[in-house]
Amino acid sequence: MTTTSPQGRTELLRADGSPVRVLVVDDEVSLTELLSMALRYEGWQIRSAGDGVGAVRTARAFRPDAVVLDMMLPDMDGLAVLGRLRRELPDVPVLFLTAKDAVEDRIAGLTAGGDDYVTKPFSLEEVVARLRGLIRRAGAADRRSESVLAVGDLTLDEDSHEVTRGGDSIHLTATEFELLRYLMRNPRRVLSKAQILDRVWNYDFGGQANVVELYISYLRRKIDAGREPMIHTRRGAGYLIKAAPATEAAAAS
Amino acid sequence: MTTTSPQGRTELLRADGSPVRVLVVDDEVSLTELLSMALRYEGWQIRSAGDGVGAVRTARAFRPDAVVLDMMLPDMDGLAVLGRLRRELPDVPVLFLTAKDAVEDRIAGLTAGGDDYVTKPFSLEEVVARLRGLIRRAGAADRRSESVLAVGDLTLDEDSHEVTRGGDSIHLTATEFELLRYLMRNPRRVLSKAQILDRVWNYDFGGQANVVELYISYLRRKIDAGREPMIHTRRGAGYLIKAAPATEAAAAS
DNA sequence: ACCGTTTCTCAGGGAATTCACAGGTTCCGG
DNA sequence: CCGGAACCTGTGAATTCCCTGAGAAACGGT
Repeated sequence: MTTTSPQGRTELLRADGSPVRVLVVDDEVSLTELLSMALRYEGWQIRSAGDGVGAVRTARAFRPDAVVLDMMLPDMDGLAVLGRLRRELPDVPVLFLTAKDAVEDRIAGLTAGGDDYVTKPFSLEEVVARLRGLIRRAGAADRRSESVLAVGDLTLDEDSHEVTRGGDSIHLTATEFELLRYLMRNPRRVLSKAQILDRVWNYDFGGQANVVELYISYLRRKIDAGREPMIHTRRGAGYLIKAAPATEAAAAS
Repeated sequence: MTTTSPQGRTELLRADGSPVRVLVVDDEVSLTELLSMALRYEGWQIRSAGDGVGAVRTARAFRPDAVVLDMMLPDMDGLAVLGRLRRELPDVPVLFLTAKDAVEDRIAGLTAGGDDYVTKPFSLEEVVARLRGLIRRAGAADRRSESVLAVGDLTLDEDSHEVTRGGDSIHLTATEFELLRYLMRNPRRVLSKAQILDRVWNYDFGGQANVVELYISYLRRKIDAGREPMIHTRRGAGYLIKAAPATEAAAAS
């Protein structure tokens, strides 16, 4: 089930209308903090654990709808934790966090069961999107919840990563896609460059804030090219996306 | 939840109708004084602390709905304070104060959790607006509280930064926007130039007091242009905004 | 290892914004 | 009716903010 908040944000809820529950398992406190804050902001209920034993204990009591699990824990191997979690919660989807260079094939086998994974360092947009997908597919949330975002004649499919404007398909790179998704999940709201950077770029990105300007520029070229612009600059405040006003011909209203 | 006071000011309240509670943490006494006064004027309950230890102690007892936290504290790093605060108050939104040139410095990830920050030197209008936004979105206040201010046929959307009069969209610069917001949050009330300067301009602004006159002039050009004026001068006292009276045709009353 | 794609830095240019200054206008008391 | 105080606003310059081209570096697939 999804509802739309007064601010226009779309929220994911459980079938009974209560908030989604997510368990975060990672030994780096700053990371669990970062994740907890971001996921809480999605309107979800979060609990966290720093090791495998704690994870299993918390899972038993908390009964989460999804688990974020770092594969590198101090006390036991990620696979062992996974096994015990599965005994507690057979059907819960798990989002694995792995180091970039970790053996991909091992993970690949694990994700066959409807689980998913992201590599560190990740962007919050990516984690949230993957988690939303997992929860949606696991059926904890209402089945009707859609994976397509739409603003005006612009659509973005979170599953297929397809983007269209006025019916025309548009090819975006990974970063462009995440930026657009973030904008489209917050239509008609000004998002500052700092917010965008925090959300769309990896948490360890230490570069110049003007990459945001650059990628906005890229997006405009692909999305607004020769059309009524949808991406707007609020000088000194940030950027926002909104449906283009009807063009003058139809603007009789 | 929002209610409208007898003076016409719109106040933010907690779900149970009690005043919002805010904790201010900064080591510069003059700044905590300034902030406390301004925030109290919003009708909020304020408590302040001058260092990290005090902040955590006060937070435990006071249970604020939001925290204003200087990143530069004498006894510990801002992030360390944040961590301990989070342990006490997992869901409380935090507004960080940071130096202008230290922006790049570890702000990463902070705005993504629904927190926010402003750079020193700030304007009180900015701090109050951000704080209102945080509290609104954190759900301490009723979710239905709106982000749109309206006076007569003039509207100002704090999320999209959109301003309209009689349906026509009006473009304002950042300073014009903040000035208008301040006026509109205090309709039918005379605001002195000193008040406006203190509120809308950064606290270290050292310029001529007649910038206020200048910006009022700008606003009039954009908002009152060719229409029934809404911005009025009270000579020797200040300025005020109010709904335009019905135009002569309908002015039988 | 090679080549196309993607990400990002850097820097120049351009435009919007802020602000000081100063001359003009309005208001008011005497 | 005069003079001063308060206010209004045109002009222009400095600054800040944003956009975007060019190219280096990193990445990914074959």
